[in-house]
Amino acid sequence: VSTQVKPKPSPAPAPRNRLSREEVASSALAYLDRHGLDGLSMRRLAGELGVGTMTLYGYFRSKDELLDAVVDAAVADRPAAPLEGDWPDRLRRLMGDTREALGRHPALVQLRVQRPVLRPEALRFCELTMEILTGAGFSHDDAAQAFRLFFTYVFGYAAFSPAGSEEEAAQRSRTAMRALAPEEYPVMTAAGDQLARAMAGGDTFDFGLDLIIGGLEQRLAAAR
Amino acid sequence: VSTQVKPKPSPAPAPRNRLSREEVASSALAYLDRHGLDGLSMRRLAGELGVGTMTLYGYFRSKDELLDAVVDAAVADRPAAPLEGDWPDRLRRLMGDTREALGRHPALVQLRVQRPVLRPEALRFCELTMEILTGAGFSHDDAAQAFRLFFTYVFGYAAFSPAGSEEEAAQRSRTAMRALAPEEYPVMTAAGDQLARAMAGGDTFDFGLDLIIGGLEQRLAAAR
DNA sequence: ACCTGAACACCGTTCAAGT
DNA sequence: ACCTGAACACCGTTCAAGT
Repeated sequence: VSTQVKPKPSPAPAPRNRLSREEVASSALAYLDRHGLDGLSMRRLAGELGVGTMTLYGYFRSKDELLDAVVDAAVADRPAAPLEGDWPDRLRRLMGDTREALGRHPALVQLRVQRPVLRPEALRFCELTMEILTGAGFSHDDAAQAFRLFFTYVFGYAAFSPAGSEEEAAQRSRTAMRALAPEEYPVMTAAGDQLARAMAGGDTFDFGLDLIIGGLEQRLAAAR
Repeated sequence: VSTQVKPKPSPAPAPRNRLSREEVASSALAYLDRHGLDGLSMRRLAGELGVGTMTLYGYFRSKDELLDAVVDAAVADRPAAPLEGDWPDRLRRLMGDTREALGRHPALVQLRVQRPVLRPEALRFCELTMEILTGAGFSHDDAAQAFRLFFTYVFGYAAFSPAGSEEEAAQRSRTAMRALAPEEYPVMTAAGDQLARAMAGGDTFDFGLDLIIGGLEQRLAAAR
């Protein structure tokens, strides 16, 4: 061992092709979860992977292409639950699971606001929803409109859920509302606590979901 | 006139305090509408205003503070419509107007996803909705939950509406769906046209809005 | 007082060079 | 073939200097 004089700065000769597209994408996802969309840069990701910045461009032509792959990786990550029960139950389960998955990767939701992702993996949610709806008896047209409603609600809920813990978010809301003039904002002043809880909490999701599914049940019954 | 020799590079001596916070904010809004959130930089906005970059920091401590002021300016810009009719009609009108206003400034929606705006102007929408709901007879708790549903739906719809013309968006959807394997995506393949129309079009907004309001009507009737 | 250029610490990406 | 430093054209913002 002591015969090695003047070792080279890099101890291992760094075998070629250490990385793959999948490894880079999943590292990027982990980085996004920890530091947010604004925190991710090609330079920092490369640094984390112990590799020169430009090495990443051997796997992805651009940052945009990398981010698309990250969305795909996150969707593929999710195990397809079997979905049992009648159609309202199956919808409730699918939407709940999807919302939960989105909640685990807030940066990805932000990403999808900026540019709609139309890659196959991301469209699984659409196919599953449409299968349940047409199976329940909705026409293609009604099912498509109902899908957009679910998509908007589930993704909107994730996108506009406040960051941080529920406690902190509720506290921030309450502080902002207490600063309002009661004569100009009478109802918000009176219902401040309920509003803060509804805006910050996660359990309000089911209120809207049940209302939407109930409306669809009624519509289906009326059509018969 | 010809007596002027060697005119200074800036023809007018540039009177001090030419700008105001309001002028900078409304210029920024116009710039956002034209070039999107990513297109706006302090340097470019200053250039457009014919002023040094650092001059802007005399009006706003940071880009964040400027962007908050832009959201406020856009909300204040909207005239408060009188809102007549029964409570479902008033809600329909308020949500429709809000959605239209958001559609005029897509960059602002993107901005509000990234950081919730809790300034008084932005909370007018909350107060108005809560006034209608409590006036209709909903408890503070139910009204708060219903507000979150409306907020999620209206802002989610704006956030996840595809950019560009409806034609282009529908065409992009159709292209993506035609690339799917029919055996893996049977329903999307069969209902591709309806889906493309529902995802790209703006008239699907009323489908969800009516369904939500109908559900609330039923809930109110059931409670009596 | 009001305005601003230079400078600093960052970006994504091109290009030419390393092994 | 695979990797990468230097360089380019950008950022937001600090700081010290202009008028």
